[in-house]
Amino acid sequence: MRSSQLFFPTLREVPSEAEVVSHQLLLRAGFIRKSSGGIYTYLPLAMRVLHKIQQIVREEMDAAGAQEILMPIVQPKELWEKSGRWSAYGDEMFRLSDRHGREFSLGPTHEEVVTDVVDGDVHSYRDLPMILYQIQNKYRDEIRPRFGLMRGREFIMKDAYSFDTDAEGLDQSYEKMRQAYCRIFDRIGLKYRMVDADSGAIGGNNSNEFMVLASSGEDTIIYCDQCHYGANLEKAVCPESPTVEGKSTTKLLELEKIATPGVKTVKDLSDLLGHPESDQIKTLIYLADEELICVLLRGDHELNETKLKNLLGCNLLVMAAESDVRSALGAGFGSLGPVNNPLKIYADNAVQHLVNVGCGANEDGFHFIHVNPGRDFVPYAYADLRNAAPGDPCPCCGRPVGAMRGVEVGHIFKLGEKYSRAMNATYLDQSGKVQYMVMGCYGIGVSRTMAAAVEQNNDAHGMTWPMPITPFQVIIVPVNAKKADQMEVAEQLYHDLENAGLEVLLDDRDERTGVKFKDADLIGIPIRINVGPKGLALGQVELKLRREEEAEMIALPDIVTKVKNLVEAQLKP
RNA sequence: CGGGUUGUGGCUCAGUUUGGUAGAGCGCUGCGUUCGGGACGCAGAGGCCGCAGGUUCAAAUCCUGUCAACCCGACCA
Repeated sequence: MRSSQLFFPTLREVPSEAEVVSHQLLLRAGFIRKSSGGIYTYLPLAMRVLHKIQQIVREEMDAAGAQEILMPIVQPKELWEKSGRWSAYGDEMFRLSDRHGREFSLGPTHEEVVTDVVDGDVHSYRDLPMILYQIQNKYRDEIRPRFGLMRGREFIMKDAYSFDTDAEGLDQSYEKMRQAYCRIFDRIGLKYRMVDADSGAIGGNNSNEFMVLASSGEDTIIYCDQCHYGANLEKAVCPESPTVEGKSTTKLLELEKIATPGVKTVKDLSDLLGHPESDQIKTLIYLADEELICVLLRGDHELNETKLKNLLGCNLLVMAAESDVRSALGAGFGSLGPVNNPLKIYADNAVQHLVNVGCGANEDGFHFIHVNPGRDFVPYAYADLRNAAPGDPCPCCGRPVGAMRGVEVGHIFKLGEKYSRAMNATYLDQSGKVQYMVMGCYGIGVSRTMAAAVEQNNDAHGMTWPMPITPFQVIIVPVNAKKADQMEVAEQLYHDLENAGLEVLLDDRDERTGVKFKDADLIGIPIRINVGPKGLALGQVELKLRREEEAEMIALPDIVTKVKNLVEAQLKP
């Protein structure tokens, strides 16, 4: 490809709408342009990257025995009513109706369609297991699209669905997909972690996420370097805290109510009493569906709403309004506590071990001190309700865990019979008995993966693509396009490298050298060959690697072999 | 949806406080000079200042409404 023929409108300045580095660079380097919020056009350079990611995905899916199909984006309401998700999916689903008033969704995911297809034509255990996948645009009217391709309302996803006869079969399909996912992200050249995850709205009971490590990631990962435990923060297990050292033998003191004017937060109370925040009980009131409930945490801990929601099994979970809290407990935020509290109390495990601690008295401006769980109040239930934090013991091996940010690029679920029951997807087993299919589903955010790759591979000058997904492997820059000798060598090199099977961009534009170098750096081509007067006088060209500072002079007859070897070496995972 | 910020040529922004009829840099077009890290000169093109009302002799500027974008929170690939 010649730069003069390539549509890659680069920008000198950072567009003001972009905050994170992948968004900035994708815009600046001429990979994408925004159409409307969270909806983008992919320009030629982006397409080359996306095709490469998709190619790797296809190869690994096919190798794992999955078969590619393409399902409709426009999906009829009836299908979604069967699964119960027409209403459950809520405002996140784009909806439209045709000229007859018949309603449709723009597919946010394809469990309904794929289950319907399989139900229609698969009737025997002999046809199972089966894994189907597609690569296609997905539509989700996100509450807040952001970070460019990181969270779009229209995005490219690879989604796969497995159908098995039983749970053991599902385990095998899931494992196949898990391994395929690892190979895919290994091959793409990303630094990632596979972690335990909550299965959320998709349903099912077992789930892993593939997280690309990047500071701009929207998720927090809790991980252990010793035993390779890893989990999304919302899922990370907090092992039951052991009794704090010395506390078990501490004498219980008399409950005492003290005046605490102006104290509104755990920190206020802790400053007033001179105790650490861990010597207090944090009291939160939530509205779970219709019921007010009380949640207790150690003062220095944070509530994990996902864990609470899973424990309660409720649909809607929001912090209660202060007016509701006041009428139920007689006090406002900042003075709440579990003593003499009529609400159902759910306490984090860590609360159980607290001794002689402080908490609100359900009376504005007053707190209790020397509060002891079990003596002064008895929770309805103890459970793991808090966010894990760096330094907590690893649930596997007990060593301290760490925390880092990650971008979710893949997520795999065991769905079980959730959809096959709802959609009545059945088969006949060997004894002729009707059975529900057992399903799994497996997603990769393809466009997000591209953004995550930029997030992880960039420097002050621009992108630094990993070889397996770079839009071009080599760029040739004749220093001066008007010099016939330079262009001649550059053209020859261009043909030779292409004939060697490489993906080459020839910057044949009549631009200043600086402009061409800046653009080459910005779009992140891993290998650059400069053809200039100094080198040519000696029969040499300059080889400059994007990720290295220094260039190297190479004799013309050696350059093709040298570059080919470099590319091949970097294509290996 | 709540909280915050911003809408002025393709991009980045000034001008808004104190109303007087639109500017700069980059980019774009032409000519010339230049040519190994985003050149220089000259000459141009391009904006009813997000949109709709209102106040006023007069509105980018003041008022009301509305739309959009971005950031923080709840959702997810």
